[in-house]
Amino acid sequence: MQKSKNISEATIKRLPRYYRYLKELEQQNIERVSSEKLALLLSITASKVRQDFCTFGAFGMQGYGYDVTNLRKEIGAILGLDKEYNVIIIGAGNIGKALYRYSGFSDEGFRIKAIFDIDVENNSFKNKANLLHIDELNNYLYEHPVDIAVICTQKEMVVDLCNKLKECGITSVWNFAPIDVVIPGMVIENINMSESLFLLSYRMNNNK
Amino acid sequence: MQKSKNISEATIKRLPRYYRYLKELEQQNIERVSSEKLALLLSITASKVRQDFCTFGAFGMQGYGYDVTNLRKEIGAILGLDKEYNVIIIGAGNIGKALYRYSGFSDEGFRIKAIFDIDVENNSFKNKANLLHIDELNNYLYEHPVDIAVICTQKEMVVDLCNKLKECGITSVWNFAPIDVVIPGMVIENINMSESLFLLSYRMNNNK
DNA sequence: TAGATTGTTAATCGATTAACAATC
DNA sequence: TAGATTGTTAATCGATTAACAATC
Repeated sequence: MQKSKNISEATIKRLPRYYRYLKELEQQNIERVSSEKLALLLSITASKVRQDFCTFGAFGMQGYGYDVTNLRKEIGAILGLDKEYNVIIIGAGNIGKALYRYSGFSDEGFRIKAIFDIDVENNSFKNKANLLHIDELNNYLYEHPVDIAVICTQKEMVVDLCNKLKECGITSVWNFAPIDVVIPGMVIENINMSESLFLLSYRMNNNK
Repeated sequence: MQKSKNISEATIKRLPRYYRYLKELEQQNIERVSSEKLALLLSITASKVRQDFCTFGAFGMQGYGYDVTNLRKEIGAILGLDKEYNVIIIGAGNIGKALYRYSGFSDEGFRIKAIFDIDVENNSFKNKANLLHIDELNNYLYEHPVDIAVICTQKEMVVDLCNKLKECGITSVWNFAPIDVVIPGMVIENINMSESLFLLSYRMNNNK
């Protein structure tokens, strides 16, 4: 149903939040929602909500609002959440292991298949079958389809790692190391925890 | 040195990145930097860099550029990174423990003092002295100064927890649970990993 | 039908970019 | 001095808000 007006960057960044709230409404068995109610939930304006949905085609009905399930599915499809993805984690340190153990992502189709590290023997990780040495990465990728690599290593090795991944045909990276990497043809999304903490620091010192 | 033209939201969000890059330049013993070089590093325009710095007072010199250390300190001060903060973590699950063990934050003055959970006995956490039962939170806060609480619990308990924290005088929260909480008088900064992953999904499906 | 609420246009606001005089 | 680069204004661009006709 997706029309191809080009969606603005600001709208795109709001899509995951819409998706999350719609999912919650769905779980509460709420069948329809107006732009006004949705806006209230997200602390934005109803006008923005309608404007956003309007850019990728109209899903609502005048006088009624939006069908929650339908809208959630449409937005999910735009985000690519109607598919499954094979995921590997590189770096079996604290964060890598935490992500591996966290089950929330597989609910949305992100299947974590293996976790790699430079040191396998001294790692406390339990599921030894899925903890592989980084030297096995090439072979692994040759034999298994992988869509996304999650990087949880030291920042020093991220650039080389990304280049290597690209050679192996993996172009999507979720990066937890505090470094911005730009490589043509790759899509790299960063989680920078320090920057978020610094923003908290700013806001607590500047009174909201 | 901070002038009080009010800093735009867009500028504020860039400050942590400036800070990070300036720190890196400092570590490489680079003493000065022009708006153009900095812009290149951050993949933004030189005009934006100068405009940003200009809003909180001019730190540069015509014909020379900016003194790296001085600029880093100024931005650090604006972000509140010239102070120290006592931090507690609530929720000793995967993410909570990973954050506790991660040393990177203490470099910037964020001192993690203790970690709380509803179940202390069955937790694999090593440093038993700093792992406390959530029921001890009130007493702990009564006896120890705490500036920031990091929430790593299930989303169901976040609202109550925040209210409780506020009662105890803690108004700054770094929240890792996938829920947006708005409480007047509190500053709550969210890390929403799912939303970042969904954005990656969108971008990989829409070809950058 | 009358009431509710969308889809969409036009007006406003804020952020980015371009340009250049000021000056180190 | 001449060259480099800032600080700042003005122009442009994009995002938000307001308003309302269309319509379920």
